[in-house]
Amino acid sequence: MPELPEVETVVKGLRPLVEEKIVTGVEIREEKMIAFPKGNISAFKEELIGSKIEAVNRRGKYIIFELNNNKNMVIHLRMTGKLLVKEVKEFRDKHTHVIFSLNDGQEIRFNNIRKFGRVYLIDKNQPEQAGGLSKLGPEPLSNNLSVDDFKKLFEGRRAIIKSLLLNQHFVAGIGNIYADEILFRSGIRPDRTADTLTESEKEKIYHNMREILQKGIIYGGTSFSDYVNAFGEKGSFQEELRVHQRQGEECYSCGTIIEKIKVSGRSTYFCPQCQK
DNA sequence: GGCTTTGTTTTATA
DNA sequence: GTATAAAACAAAGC
Repeated sequence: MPELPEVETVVKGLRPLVEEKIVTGVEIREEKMIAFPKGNISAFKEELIGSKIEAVNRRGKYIIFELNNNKNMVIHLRMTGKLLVKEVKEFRDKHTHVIFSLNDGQEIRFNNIRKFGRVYLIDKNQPEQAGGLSKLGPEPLSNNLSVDDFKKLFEGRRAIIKSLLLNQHFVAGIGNIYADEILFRSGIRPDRTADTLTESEKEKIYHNMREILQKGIIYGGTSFSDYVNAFGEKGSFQEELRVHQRQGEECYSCGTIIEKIKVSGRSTYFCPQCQK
């Protein structure tokens, strides 16, 4: 599932392929995937066609195409979304639901097995038009987020720590896989509440969060089922996972059997020996 | 055909 | 207003 490292990898792959290109056509096969402007497909197409893609960036799990007409096209991949750049003549599979043609004979294909992904075409100065984009917490890898800044985020918080890490208003970009891995490497049970964490434990979360997300990017993301980058290539961070999806197997650190539980309705994997 | 999956949004409650 | 948790929602694959 695309989380921060996967989305970052997609963005890095897209940049050299689409920056400075002009959108020459838009084909929408699933109108429900156009979330803004809602119910106005012709406006969406009109505003997009003819625009130039000046930059591609990431915020949390959102991909932002900066256009030269004072608009941003924002895409969220949700669970199964892929953004692929292909030659027009290449085979299109049946899960390709939105297609953006470019002036160099290539096209950006928004491929989405479960159709959960969303596209927003918004005014540059009105990020609130793109769902939760304007309400995101800080970027976990930002140079501006110091360990003290991170510890301050916990003030007044008493939620279950895994839920907090998944809460995009708390910190942006972490999903189910990396949340489990961050807590394992920090030695913290995922069902602890935030108000029981010591200063040293919060610092561990901060450092492990940055280290693991950074490493996830270096590995090109985690490909469990169907995540691929803009070139259709899989990542390899799944080989580095210590607990996620390892229920019933031995912990690499202590040999205890990894458990699977539900935390806030989400599948959660942890080592009952290493995580306290 | 019910269950599982995850990220986000909505709703209810304190 | 804020924090939280639970529920709802999306749709496909098994």
